[in-house]
Amino acid sequence: MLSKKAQYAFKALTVLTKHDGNGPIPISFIIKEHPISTKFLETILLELRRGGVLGSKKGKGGGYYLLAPAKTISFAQVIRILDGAIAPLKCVSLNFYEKCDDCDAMDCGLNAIMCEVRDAKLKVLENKSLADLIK
Amino acid sequence: MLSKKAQYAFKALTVLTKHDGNGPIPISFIIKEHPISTKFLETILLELRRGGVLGSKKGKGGGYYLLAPAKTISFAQVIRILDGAIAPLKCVSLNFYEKCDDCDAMDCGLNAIMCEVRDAKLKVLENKSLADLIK
DNA sequence: TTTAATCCTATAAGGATTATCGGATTATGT
DNA sequence: ACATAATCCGATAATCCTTATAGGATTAAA
Repeated sequence: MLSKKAQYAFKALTVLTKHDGNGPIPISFIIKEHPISTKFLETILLELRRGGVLGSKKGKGGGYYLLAPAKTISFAQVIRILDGAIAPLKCVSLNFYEKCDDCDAMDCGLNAIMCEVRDAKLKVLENKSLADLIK
Repeated sequence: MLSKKAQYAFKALTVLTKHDGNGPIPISFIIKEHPISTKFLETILLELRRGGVLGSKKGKGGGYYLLAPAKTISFAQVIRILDGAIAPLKCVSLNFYEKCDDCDAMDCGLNAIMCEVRDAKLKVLENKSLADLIK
């Protein structure tokens, strides 16, 4: 399940995508369209900035904007920033790999199947972009 | 991500599948192969029984056993019992549907894409069974 | 009657998620 | 210079979920 953070992120990104090219958009504007806690959204947008998806401009007239064309920002990228691994197990994660305690102790039948799940998810999430949000 | 409960469940189910047909298998036997907290595994197996996947026999010589052929018990079924929805959002869940606060307020671009993710996951999870665990 | 097992409910413990707070910093316009 | 409007940042509270444990009650076989 997507976390609230990821869900709010997609709402905010929908707004930013809609107004892409119109310069920085402040949080106050996003909140008008989607009534979310301002402070919470602030931390989310900060994560997206640190994750390389958003740029920001401080001070009066400032706000957030997409750092790249909407078409090139995938759902996978956004979800990884806010929720971490897309794979259903750390031991089959491409970006957040961690060995599990007993993966080598037994040859784990789960592993192979969860790889398939991971790939099925990625096939969708890597090929959908923010541009698909406003169709 | 699969919960620990689901992961433990699959380990236990691997054992039960391996010994399918040999009568009830007690928790103590499963623990020998996978060192998990006995009491925790107990609650997990109980959920699987209530979920219709396992049968049980009480008393001495008792234990748990698959209620149906391993081939017919899907991963999707097991995951739903222990972790709930497979869909990434409640509003696109087939078995755990819940309307989200603003789904109708705005026409949510997320919805359609998450349906695709759901279907991609289900295509794998509905078609893999416990029998695939011991290959 | 002993023993070995499941069954059941409650609840503790821990961790993650969600949300808030109070400022610090930066830039704009007057 | 100053007021204003915005992001930036770290800490922490509040809430909820997951994980795990406890203590018995029940059942059945030997």
